[in-house]
Amino acid sequence: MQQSLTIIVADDHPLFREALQQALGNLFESVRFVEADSFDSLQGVTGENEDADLILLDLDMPGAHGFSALAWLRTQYPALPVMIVSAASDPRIMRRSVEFGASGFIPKSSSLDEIATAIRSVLGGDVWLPESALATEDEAVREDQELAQRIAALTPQQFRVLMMLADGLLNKQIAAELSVSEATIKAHVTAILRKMGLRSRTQAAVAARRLERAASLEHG
Amino acid sequence: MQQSLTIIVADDHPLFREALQQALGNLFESVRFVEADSFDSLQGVTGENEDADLILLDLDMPGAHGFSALAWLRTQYPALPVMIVSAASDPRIMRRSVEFGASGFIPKSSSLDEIATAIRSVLGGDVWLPESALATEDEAVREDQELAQRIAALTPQQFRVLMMLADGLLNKQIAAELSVSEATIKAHVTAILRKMGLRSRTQAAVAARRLERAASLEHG
DNA sequence: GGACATATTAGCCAATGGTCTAATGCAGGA
DNA sequence: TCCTGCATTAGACCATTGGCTAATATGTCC
Repeated sequence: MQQSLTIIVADDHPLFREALQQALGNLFESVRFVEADSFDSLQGVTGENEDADLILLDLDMPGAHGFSALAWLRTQYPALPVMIVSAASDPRIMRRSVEFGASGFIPKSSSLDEIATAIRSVLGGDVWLPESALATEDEAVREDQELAQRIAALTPQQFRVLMMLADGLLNKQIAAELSVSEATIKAHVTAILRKMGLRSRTQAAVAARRLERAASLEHG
Repeated sequence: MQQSLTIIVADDHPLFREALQQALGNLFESVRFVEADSFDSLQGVTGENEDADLILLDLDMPGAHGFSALAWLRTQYPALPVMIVSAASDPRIMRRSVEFGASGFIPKSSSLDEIATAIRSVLGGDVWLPESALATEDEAVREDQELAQRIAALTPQQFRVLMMLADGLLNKQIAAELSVSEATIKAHVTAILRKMGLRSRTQAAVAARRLERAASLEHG
């Protein structure tokens, strides 16, 4: 059915790595497994196996809390599909994994059938998320819409400041651009943060950028 | 050929609005034009014409320098196609327009034929950019790759800090998360900015987010 | 061992960022 | 008209950030 597969299993739990390989060995004809039990070893094995077909990556490995290992893989080896395997059950984490560039998410509570379906789907180039993530996927859309409404509530001047802020400009630069004092820009930034329910300009910049992306996706 | 079109012309130059309408009136059978000569009036007419087929938007209108009007439209009326019409000839501005959600870019120096082609293309749902913009499009890709290389040059810990920074966390919060002192995080941030060639954490956050998007586009 | 990179922390300083208070101007409603 | 609310502007004040030097510890490579 398929030629030999190379799958990298990155998980700090030896028992789980073993179980996963046993299961997958029965599901696919010819699979070569490469193991990594930490972020450091993951860096090593990916460098030696850039042509791997898939990485099964555990969140919360030693040396890489959260999405840092995923993000590192996405920037270093963007062509290498990454499937997150985690004990987390929070739908937001599942969706976040895909937003961070993962090809899918497998809860550790999944059955073998589900795991096989997910991996086949990802090897075929698709993105796979469990039902529980899809059930609340529109929650993210709703959050974006709420954010869009908050941004729409900004005054024109505040909006201009937000756009420049999201370009990484300093208050001083924005002030020069708009020909007002830096104190004025500071006041605008304070108002923007208050209206958007945020606490730092960096958060505002990230939020503005996320909306731009959402808008262009919706449009394109 | 087509039913009645509604096109909003937002430009502060009355002569140009007139010329554009004359030209388009000859090219399409039945067009209704709505005019706006400032950002304020644009806000009014879009509210009254949410079902318009297209907005022809000039950059540098009174009340909205640069992309602010475009960004406002994209958040307020994401379904409404916006074509930028500008005297600018910088390819970066043209590509940037599309990145900000515009459906196309028409230089004011374009011939009537080119304008007609561009508008027909956008009305058909496509994105239209002049040749001069496409010629240097890979420049943006190269910039992203350079940035990716710089991020790849970060040490693992620096990378983690960058990811949290891009989530809007304060140095203090990152320090608590990683169980180190705030001074350590500050040292990391300084090193990150130096390696990335940036000058503020907000720029670093925006850059990191842009790369995530680039990676996910490449992947999906 | 010695050179080198990484990680950690501290202290100091200048620049930047964010909150608070307050003044001005302007549009709409009683 | 007066009043209210809102946007815009700005100064004072404190918090955060970023650059600098310097010191310690750890592990790697030659």
